[in-house]
Amino acid sequence: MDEETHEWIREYIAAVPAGSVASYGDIAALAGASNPRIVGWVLKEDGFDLPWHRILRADGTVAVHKQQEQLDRLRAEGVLAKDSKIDMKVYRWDPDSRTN
DNA sequence: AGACTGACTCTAG
DNA sequence: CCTAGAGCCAGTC
Repeated sequence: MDEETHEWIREYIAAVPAGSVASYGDIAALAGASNPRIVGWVLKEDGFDLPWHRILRADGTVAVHKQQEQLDRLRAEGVLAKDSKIDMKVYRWDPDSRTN
């Protein structure tokens, strides 16, 4: 695993604003990760400092053990989950909209 | 090196 | 809508 890619993944995840969400595939593509799984791996490694709760699967579902808690966090940020699922088409983070 | 697992994604039934 | 299978890459044993 390249440290550069590793950092990029963390940067992009950290760049996701509250009220928006992103999928593993999105982060992987943006960070240049070989596969979405790499993003999940990075989150597991250094996700403690990152808003990993804003990272969902492509379907908008949360695959973690504490999904209920994550959905609650997202709800607090303005992301309303529909039956443990998120409207990706609505809340999906648009990288082009990021105003660094 | 070989085999298993996983915070993923896609396609098919 | 839900389940099953395959592809993918990195980590661990």
